[in-house]
Amino acid sequence: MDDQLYAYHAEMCKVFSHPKRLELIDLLRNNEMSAGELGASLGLAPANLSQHLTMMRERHLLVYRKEGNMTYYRIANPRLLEAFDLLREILFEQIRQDAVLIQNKIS
Amino acid sequence: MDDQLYAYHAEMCKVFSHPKRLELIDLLRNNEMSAGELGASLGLAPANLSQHLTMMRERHLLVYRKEGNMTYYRIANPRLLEAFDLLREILFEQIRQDAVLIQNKIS
DNA sequence: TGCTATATTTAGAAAGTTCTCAAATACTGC
DNA sequence: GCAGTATTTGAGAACTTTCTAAATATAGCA
Repeated sequence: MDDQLYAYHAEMCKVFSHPKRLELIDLLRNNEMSAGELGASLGLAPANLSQHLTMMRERHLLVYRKEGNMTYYRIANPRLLEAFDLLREILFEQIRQDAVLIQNKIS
Repeated sequence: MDDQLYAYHAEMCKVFSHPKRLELIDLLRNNEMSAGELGASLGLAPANLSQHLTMMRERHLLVYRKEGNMTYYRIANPRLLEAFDLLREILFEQIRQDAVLIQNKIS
Protein backbone atom coordinates (compact mmCIF):
# COMPACT_ATOMS: atom_id res chain seq x y z
CA MET A 1 0.00 0.00 0.00
CA ASP A 2 0.82 3.70 -0.01
CA ASP A 3 1.53 3.49 3.72
CA GLN A 4 4.99 2.18 2.92
CA LEU A 5 5.68 5.13 0.63
CA TYR A 6 4.64 7.69 3.26
CA ALA A 7 6.83 5.85 5.76
CA TYR A 8 9.93 6.06 3.52
CA HIS A 9 9.14 9.67 2.67
CA ALA A 10 8.95 10.48 6.41
CA GLU A 11 12.23 8.64 7.10
CA MET A 12 13.96 10.77 4.49
CA CYS A 13 12.47 13.97 5.89
CA LYS A 14 13.73 13.12 9.40
CA VAL A 15 17.19 13.99 8.12
CA PHE A 16 16.01 17.60 7.76
CA SER A 17 14.50 17.76 11.21
CA HIS A 18 17.66 18.44 13.23
CA PRO A 19 19.42 21.83 13.10
CA LYS A 20 22.94 20.38 13.04
CA ARG A 21 22.06 18.06 10.16
CA LEU A 22 20.76 21.05 8.19
CA GLU A 23 23.96 22.96 8.92
CA LEU A 24 25.92 19.91 7.81
CA ILE A 25 24.07 19.78 4.48
CA ASP A 26 24.82 23.49 4.03
CA LEU A 27 28.54 22.87 4.69
CA LEU A 28 28.65 20.16 2.04
CA ARG A 29 26.91 22.35 -0.53
CA ASN A 30 29.97 22.80 -2.77
CA ASN A 31 32.67 20.61 -1.24
CA GLU A 32 33.27 17.27 0.23
CA MET A 33 34.58 17.39 3.79
CA SER A 34 36.15 14.90 6.19
CA ALA A 35 34.39 13.85 9.37
CA GLY A 36 37.02 15.75 11.34
CA GLU A 37 36.46 19.00 9.43
CA LEU A 38 32.70 18.65 9.81
CA GLY A 39 33.01 18.02 13.54
CA ALA A 40 35.17 21.11 14.00
CA SER A 41 32.81 23.35 11.96
CA LEU A 42 29.66 22.08 13.65
CA GLY A 43 31.03 21.89 17.17
CA LEU A 44 29.92 18.30 17.63
CA ALA A 45 31.70 15.50 19.48
CA PRO A 46 33.13 12.92 17.05
CA ALA A 47 30.83 10.11 18.21
CA ASN A 48 27.72 12.24 17.96
CA LEU A 49 28.65 13.53 14.50
CA SER A 50 29.38 10.02 13.34
CA GLN A 51 25.88 8.96 14.35
CA HIS A 52 24.34 11.80 12.34
CA LEU A 53 26.53 10.90 9.35
CA THR A 54 25.60 7.24 9.61
CA MET A 55 21.87 7.90 9.52
CA MET A 56 22.24 10.29 6.59
CA ARG A 57 24.25 7.65 4.71
CA GLU A 58 21.72 4.95 5.49
CA ARG A 59 19.01 7.10 3.98
CA HIS A 60 21.24 7.60 0.91
CA LEU A 61 21.44 11.38 1.29
CA LEU A 62 25.21 11.34 1.78
CA VAL A 63 27.93 9.25 0.19
CA TYR A 64 31.50 8.87 1.37
CA ARG A 65 34.91 7.78 0.24
CA LYS A 66 37.77 6.64 2.44
CA GLU A 67 41.26 7.94 1.90
CA GLY A 68 43.86 6.66 4.32
CA ASN A 69 42.83 7.59 7.79
CA MET A 70 40.03 9.84 6.76
CA THR A 71 36.44 9.59 5.56
CA TYR A 72 35.21 12.26 3.15
CA TYR A 73 31.50 12.93 2.87
CA ARG A 74 29.47 14.60 0.17
CA ILE A 75 25.85 15.13 -0.86
CA ALA A 76 24.54 12.14 -2.81
CA ASN A 77 22.03 14.03 -4.96
CA PRO A 78 22.22 17.74 -5.82
CA ARG A 79 18.41 17.92 -5.82
CA LEU A 80 18.64 17.56 -2.05
CA LEU A 81 19.97 21.12 -2.03
CA GLU A 82 17.01 22.28 -4.14
CA ALA A 83 14.68 20.80 -1.52
CA PHE A 84 16.71 22.39 1.28
CA ASP A 85 16.52 25.80 -0.42
CA LEU A 86 12.81 25.53 -1.23
CA LEU A 87 11.98 24.68 2.39
CA ARG A 88 14.08 27.57 3.59
CA GLU A 89 12.34 29.86 1.11
CA ILE A 90 8.93 28.80 2.51
CA LEU A 91 10.26 29.55 6.00
CA PHE A 92 11.35 33.06 4.91
CA GLU A 93 7.90 33.73 3.41
CA GLN A 94 6.34 32.78 6.74
CA ILE A 95 8.70 34.97 8.70
CA ARG A 96 7.94 37.92 6.38
CA GLN A 97 4.18 37.32 6.76
CA ASP A 98 4.40 37.05 10.54
CA ALA A 99 6.30 40.33 10.56
CA VAL A 100 3.45 41.97 8.58
CA LEU A 101 0.82 40.60 10.97
CA ILE A 102 2.74 41.92 13.96
CA GLN A 103 3.15 45.33 12.27
CA ASN A 104 -0.62 45.52 11.70
CA LYS A 105 -1.33 44.67 15.33
CA ILE A 106 0.99 47.43 16.51
CA SER A 107 -0.17 50.21 14.16
CA MET B 1 23.47 33.80 14.75
CA ASP B 2 22.48 31.40 12.03
CA ASP B 3 21.79 28.80 14.71
CA GLN B 4 18.34 30.27 15.19
CA LEU B 5 17.59 29.95 11.48
CA TYR B 6 18.62 26.29 11.36
CA ALA B 7 16.47 25.70 14.45
CA TYR B 8 13.35 27.19 12.80
CA HIS B 9 14.11 25.37 9.57
CA ALA B 10 14.32 22.07 11.49
CA GLU B 11 11.06 22.81 13.34
CA MET B 12 9.29 23.27 10.03
CA CYS B 13 10.78 20.09 8.61
CA LYS B 14 9.55 18.08 11.60
CA VAL B 15 6.08 18.44 10.13
CA PHE B 16 7.23 16.27 7.21
CA SER B 17 8.78 13.63 9.41
CA HIS B 18 5.65 11.65 10.28
CA PRO B 19 3.88 9.43 7.73
CA LYS B 20 0.36 10.43 8.78
CA ARG B 21 1.20 14.13 8.53
CA LEU B 22 2.49 13.56 4.99
CA GLU B 23 -0.70 11.69 4.10
CA LEU B 24 -2.68 14.56 5.61
CA ILE B 25 -0.87 17.11 3.43
CA ASP B 26 -1.63 14.92 0.41
CA LEU B 27 -5.33 14.81 1.33
CA LEU B 28 -5.49 18.60 1.53
CA ARG B 29 -3.76 19.00 -1.83
CA ASN B 30 -6.86 20.31 -3.66
CA ASN B 31 -9.56 20.65 -0.99
CA GLU B 32 -10.12 21.83 2.46
CA MET B 33 -11.41 19.11 4.80
CA SER B 34 -12.93 19.01 8.27
CA ALA B 35 -11.13 17.40 11.19
CA GLY B 36 -13.73 14.62 11.14
CA GLU B 37 -13.19 13.85 7.44
CA LEU B 38 -9.41 13.85 7.94
CA GLY B 39 -9.67 11.54 10.94
CA ALA B 40 -11.81 9.08 8.97
CA SER B 41 -9.48 9.09 5.95
CA LEU B 42 -6.32 8.76 7.99
CA GLY B 43 -7.64 6.26 10.51
CA LEU B 44 -6.53 8.37 13.47
CA ALA B 45 -8.26 8.87 16.82
CA PRO B 46 -9.73 12.38 17.10
CA ALA B 47 -7.42 13.46 19.92
CA ASN B 48 -4.32 12.26 18.14
CA LEU B 49 -5.32 13.92 14.86
CA SER B 50 -6.09 17.14 16.66
CA GLN B 51 -2.56 17.16 18.09
CA HIS B 52 -1.06 16.75 14.63
CA LEU B 53 -3.30 19.52 13.28
CA THR B 54 -2.38 21.83 16.15
CA MET B 55 1.36 21.48 15.59
CA MET B 56 0.95 22.03 11.84
CA ARG B 57 -1.08 25.16 12.52
CA GLU B 58 1.46 26.46 15.02
CA ARG B 59 4.18 26.11 12.40
CA HIS B 60 1.91 28.02 9.96
CA LEU B 61 1.71 25.18 7.44
CA LEU B 62 -2.06 24.81 7.83
CA VAL B 63 -4.81 27.36 8.30
CA TYR B 64 -8.38 26.69 9.42
CA ARG B 65 -11.81 28.21 9.49
CA LYS B 66 -14.66 27.31 11.83
CA GLU B 67 -18.16 26.78 10.53
CA GLY B 68 -20.70 25.84 13.17
CA ASN B 69 -19.61 22.66 14.79
CA MET B 70 -16.84 21.95 12.37
CA THR B 71 -13.27 23.06 11.72
CA TYR B 72 -12.07 23.05 8.13
CA TYR B 73 -8.37 22.85 7.41
CA ARG B 74 -6.34 23.72 4.36
CA ILE B 75 -2.72 24.16 3.26
CA ALA B 76 -1.44 27.63 4.12
CA ASN B 77 1.06 27.95 1.27
CA PRO B 78 0.86 26.08 -2.05
CA ARG B 79 4.67 25.96 -2.20
CA LEU B 80 4.47 23.45 0.61
CA LEU B 81 3.16 21.02 -2.00
CA GLU B 82 6.09 21.81 -4.30
CA ALA B 83 8.44 20.88 -1.47
CA PHE B 84 6.45 17.73 -0.73
CA ASP B 85 6.61 16.68 -4.39
CA LEU B 86 10.30 17.49 -4.77
CA LEU B 87 11.16 15.40 -1.72
CA ARG B 88 9.07 12.54 -3.00
CA GLU B 89 10.78 12.82 -6.38
CA ILE B 90 14.21 12.53 -4.69
CA LEU B 91 12.91 9.46 -2.86
CA PHE B 92 11.79 7.88 -6.16
CA GLU B 93 15.21 8.53 -7.70
CA GLN B 94 16.81 6.73 -4.77
CA ILE B 95 14.46 3.78 -5.04
CA ARG B 96 15.17 3.51 -8.77
CA GLN B 97 18.93 3.64 -8.12
CA ASP B 98 18.75 1.04 -5.38
CA ALA B 99 16.84 -1.22 -7.77
CA VAL B 100 19.64 -0.87 -10.35
CA LEU B 101 22.31 -1.70 -7.75
CA ILE B 102 20.39 -4.80 -6.68
CA GLN B 103 19.95 -5.87 -10.33
CA ASN B 104 23.70 -5.57 -10.88
CA LYS B 105 24.44 -7.69 -7.82
CA ILE B 106 22.12 -10.44 -9.04
CA SER B 107 23.25 -10.57 -12.68
C1' DT C 1 -32.78 23.17 29.48
C1' DG C 2 -30.70 18.67 28.17
C1' DC C 3 -28.99 15.93 24.41
C1' DT C 4 -25.98 14.79 20.56
C1' DA C 5 -22.18 15.65 17.45
C1' DT C 6 -17.72 17.75 16.59
C1' DA C 7 -13.43 19.11 18.12
C1' DT C 8 -9.85 20.32 21.49
C1' DT C 9 -7.07 19.98 25.76
C1' DT C 10 -4.68 17.73 29.40
C1' DA C 11 -2.04 14.25 31.72
C1' DG C 12 0.46 10.25 31.70
C1' DA C 13 2.37 6.15 29.57
C1' DA C 14 4.94 4.20 25.60
C1' DA C 15 8.03 4.72 21.95
C1' DG C 16 11.68 6.98 19.71
C1' DT C 17 15.74 10.19 19.27
C1' DT C 18 19.88 12.33 20.75
C1' DC C 19 23.85 12.74 23.46
C1' DT C 20 27.92 11.18 26.30
C1' DC C 21 31.43 8.20 27.53
C1' DA C 22 34.29 4.27 26.95
C1' DA C 23 35.89 0.83 23.96
C1' DA C 24 36.90 -0.94 19.42
C1' DT C 25 38.69 -0.56 14.72
C1' DA C 26 41.65 0.91 11.10
C1' DC C 27 45.04 3.15 8.94
C1' DT C 28 49.88 5.77 8.95
C1' DG C 29 54.63 6.38 9.81
C1' DC C 30 58.28 5.13 12.58
C1' DG D 1 54.91 -4.32 16.16
C1' DC D 2 53.96 0.37 18.50
C1' DA D 3 52.22 5.07 19.02
C1' DG D 4 49.28 8.37 17.15
C1' DT D 5 45.37 10.13 14.58
C1' DA D 6 40.66 9.53 12.61
C1' DT D 7 36.53 7.44 12.85
C1' DT D 8 32.99 4.20 14.32
C1' DT D 9 30.31 1.32 17.54
C1' DG D 10 27.68 0.17 21.68
C1' DA D 11 25.41 1.01 26.04
C1' DG D 12 22.92 3.85 28.89
C1' DA D 13 21.09 8.34 30.47
C1' DA D 14 18.39 12.47 29.16
C1' DC D 15 15.20 14.32 26.41
C1' DT D 16 11.37 14.68 22.92
C1' DT D 17 7.58 12.96 20.41
C1' DT D 18 3.59 10.24 19.92
C1' DC D 19 -0.38 7.95 21.48
C1' DT D 20 -4.46 6.88 24.61
C1' DA D 21 -8.08 7.91 27.69
C1' DA D 22 -10.65 11.10 30.21
C1' DA D 23 -12.20 15.81 30.69
C1' DT D 24 -13.74 20.11 28.62
C1' DA D 25 -15.78 23.29 25.15
C1' DT D 26 -19.02 24.75 21.78
C1' DA D 27 -22.91 24.53 18.24
C1' DG D 28 -27.38 22.97 16.92
C1' DC D 29 -31.61 21.35 17.98
C1' DA D 30 -35.84 19.30 20.31
